[in-house]
Amino acid sequence: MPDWLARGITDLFPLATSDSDKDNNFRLRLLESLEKKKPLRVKFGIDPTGSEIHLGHSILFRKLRAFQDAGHTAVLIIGDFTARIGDPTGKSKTRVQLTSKQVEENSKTYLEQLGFGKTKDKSLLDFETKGRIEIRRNSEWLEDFDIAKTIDLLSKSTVGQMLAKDEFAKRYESGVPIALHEFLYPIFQGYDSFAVKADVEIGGVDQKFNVAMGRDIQRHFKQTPQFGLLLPILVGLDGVQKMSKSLGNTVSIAEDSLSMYSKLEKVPDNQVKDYLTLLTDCEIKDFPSKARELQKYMALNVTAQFHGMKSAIVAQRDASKITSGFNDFVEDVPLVSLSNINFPVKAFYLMSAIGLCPSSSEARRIIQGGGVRLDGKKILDPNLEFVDKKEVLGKILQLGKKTFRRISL
RNA sequence: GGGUCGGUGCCCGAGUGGUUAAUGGGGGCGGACUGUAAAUCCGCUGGCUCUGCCUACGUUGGUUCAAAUCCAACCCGGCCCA
Repeated sequence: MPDWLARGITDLFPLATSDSDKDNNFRLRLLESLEKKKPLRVKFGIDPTGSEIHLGHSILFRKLRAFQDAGHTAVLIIGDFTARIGDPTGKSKTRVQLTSKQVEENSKTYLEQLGFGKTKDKSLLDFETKGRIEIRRNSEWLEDFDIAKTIDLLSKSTVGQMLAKDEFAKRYESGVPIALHEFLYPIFQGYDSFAVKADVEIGGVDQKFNVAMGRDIQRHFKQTPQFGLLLPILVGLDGVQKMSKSLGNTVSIAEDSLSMYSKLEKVPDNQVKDYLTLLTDCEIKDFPSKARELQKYMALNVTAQFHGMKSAIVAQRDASKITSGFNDFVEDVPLVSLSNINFPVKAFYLMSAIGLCPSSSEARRIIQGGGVRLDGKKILDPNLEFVDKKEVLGKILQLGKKTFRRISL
């Protein structure tokens, strides 16, 4: 199996060993596709429920991109219809159903972050090369699904199968409600595979059930079942739980280089190698051996994936200045505008008005706790008043250890 | 549909008429320490341009000087029965 494919995968199924079993042997399927010059259709579904793509998602997109670069077709499915059901995977409670308007907006921001409209060297997916991408919405085929058809599909799965799925089992045992519509999600996701004639489906390991469901449904409709390629779930910045926005342990791919670097360089030691394997193409033999060096190397290379090596290096230098206390030399600090603020202004209000603190009450507390500095000097009185813009213009406002804003007009 | 138990702040979970923005834990944030971390210790953890004001214990009404706590109706959920 080629390196680009094998790197960082958790599971590939089915995994036939014999050369005669072509339908179940992925190596042979790849070879055949090359020989016949018939690209594989690699399905990946996104659930437009959130608006930010983080590093955890990017693993999947990177693999999808690898397929594109190898000449195959990425079939990106926007689950605009299924998002309205809400994927129960990994959820301990019923997911909120989204309105079609929210879904539409989320899809748009998603595609932008993936680099839609940009050249392929500047984007996560290749939207540029002809035939390498196909963007589909599953409302295309699910919107008008009639009841008879739905019942036919539903009759192919059993309650037992559904309850075998870990999340459902846990919820059922612990008495957390499972709404019936949640059972439809895996089934419709499976139907998507049939609808787009997928040869491969990429997903996180937690998607095994849903991907397998796709195979069942394709087989039911006499289509050659897809292969399932499962990738690990990235552990978040806390080093314990999966990276997820609701857990607040994410790094968004849209973040500026400095905050991306600063967050990454303190990823717990036990996760650093995984980050390198899953988020970069760096060779394992080049990994530094010292823990701290490895962290920095990882942070640098991952940041470079999204911002280019040049700004990653600047970010690394700035970050090291910050940690050694020379804050005033920091470059590349995000600017923050004073345009909506009327002077005189009190310190706590300033903090919340420019968005550094979520509320003015919180701003007060943090200031009192010694967490705010202006040009390196602690501000301890929340009511400290700035009479004129000149007092703060051009200065660096710091929240905690790692959040900086340079005050501008 | 019947019976029964329950719905408290980001989460879990105390509180069952009166210093109550509501014990405790988790998580989060800030401080000290350190490898920027982890562990540990300390502080904070509803909102408001805040010496004060406002909103909060499923919803809506009611009793009371006073309710998360009592009453009524309703909504939602678990379990058992049908």
